[in-house]
Amino acid sequence: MIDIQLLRNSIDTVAARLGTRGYELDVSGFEKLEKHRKDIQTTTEQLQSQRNAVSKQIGQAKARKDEALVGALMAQAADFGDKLKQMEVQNESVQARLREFVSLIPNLTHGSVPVGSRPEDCAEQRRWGEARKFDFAARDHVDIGAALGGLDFDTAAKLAGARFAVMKGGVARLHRALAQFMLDVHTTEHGYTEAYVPYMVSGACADGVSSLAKFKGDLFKIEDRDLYLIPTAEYPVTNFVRDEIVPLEKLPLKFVCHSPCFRSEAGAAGKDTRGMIRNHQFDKVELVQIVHPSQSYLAHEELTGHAEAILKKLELPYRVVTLCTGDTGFSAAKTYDIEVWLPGQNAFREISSCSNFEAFQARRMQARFRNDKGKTEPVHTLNGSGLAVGRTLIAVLENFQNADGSITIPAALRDYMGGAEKLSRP
RNA sequence: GGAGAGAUGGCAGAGUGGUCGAUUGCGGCAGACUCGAAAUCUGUUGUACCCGCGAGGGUACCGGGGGUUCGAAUCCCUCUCUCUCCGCCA
Repeated sequence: MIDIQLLRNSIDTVAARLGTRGYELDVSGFEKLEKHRKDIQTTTEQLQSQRNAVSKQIGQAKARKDEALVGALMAQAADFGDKLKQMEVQNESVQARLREFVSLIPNLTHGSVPVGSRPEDCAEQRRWGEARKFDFAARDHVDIGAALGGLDFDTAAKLAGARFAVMKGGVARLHRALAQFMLDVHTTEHGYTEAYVPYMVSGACADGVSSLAKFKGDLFKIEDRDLYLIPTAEYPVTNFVRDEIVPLEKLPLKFVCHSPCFRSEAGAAGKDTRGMIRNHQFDKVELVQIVHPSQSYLAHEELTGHAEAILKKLELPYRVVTLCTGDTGFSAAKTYDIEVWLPGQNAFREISSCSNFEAFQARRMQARFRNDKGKTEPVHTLNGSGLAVGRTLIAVLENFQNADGSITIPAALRDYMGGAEKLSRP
């Protein structure tokens, strides 16, 4: 949620900044709603105040056994009961409308975010590694996986339909090895605390990190329950601090969490249908940081570096891109996408997305800390994939493929693969 | 799945219709005493929102939601969660 005070005090600036990400703020709509709210809220609270005063007097009169006064006061009180009820209902309704209005507004992007909405408006920050030159025709992960007998989309389709994968044998183990490896690096080298979490969260939690109203179509919902399958561990982990006042000395909080992620991929029909680039279910190792506002942009660079460290250790070429204003997600103030080189697609593909949400999620979640003046203030939240396990598996298969159909196991993973240097068809 | 008990401020724990945002203790903060500290004493100490340039004023919140009432932490309905016992079970 953006700061409603900002909306009240400098709505034109806010509207202009939102405009850069392609969101048209209904300025006059807000101003009308806000005026309405102000009128109704103040009169409602005045009435409540009067009601409370009279009730108090009745109590006092009763204590003195002054029945005549009690009677007179009761008559007086009965008078505005209906009116008050009516005002309270109106107040509730206008407050709800205002809340909804504000909760549908995306975050303001940071000043360093390039303005634009086309892919070429995004700013490449850096590249690492050299795309390998193949002396044979590089295959994509679907063909490699099939040749290894370890990736089976037909069986997955039989079980659950399109956009699922079944992994077997060495490929399944490699997938597990990747997740273990990532967790170990982040906990032992980057200072994250490992977390295990529910794979379903309440609607309130979902709305704490994003807008449930806007994005519920992207989620799988449990029938007849206020529960959603998590599309990323960000949902449960960031909500660790919902409704909390975190002591200053506990900041920053750094969690790493390996979880499956479930996405309906509504609106992605026909996109990335081959293989496991875009599935309904995939594993991800997620990094989450809860930090002091003054530290969040430092933390953003750091966290992105933590995700990059995994790619470096795996010797996978990648580039880092700052998303432009139009591509930055609803809740984010700034996002770096890390794109890994996929020889099978001859392209860079997103393998991690690292965002600073500033206080946007914290306001929605009521996650605060106490500042040095003793006042509560929203924390800043960040997260990033470190990394998407399924896509990392794809990257390893494609970048480390050999002419004979086998895979060379990256040195960093060999301990997790029983010391094996190669993966070949059994 | 069956039976029962409970949910109050950072924590413990009172309060069962009226001056209760809430007794008290612990903890926290400030001060006194002290060379300093401990002990002791005094004061203070919830969150969110609104109005106001400010001083200040107001509203809501006792697990969530609804109801009764002039007035609800207290009564009624409902949901959720926690605990205990029995059964079953990865």
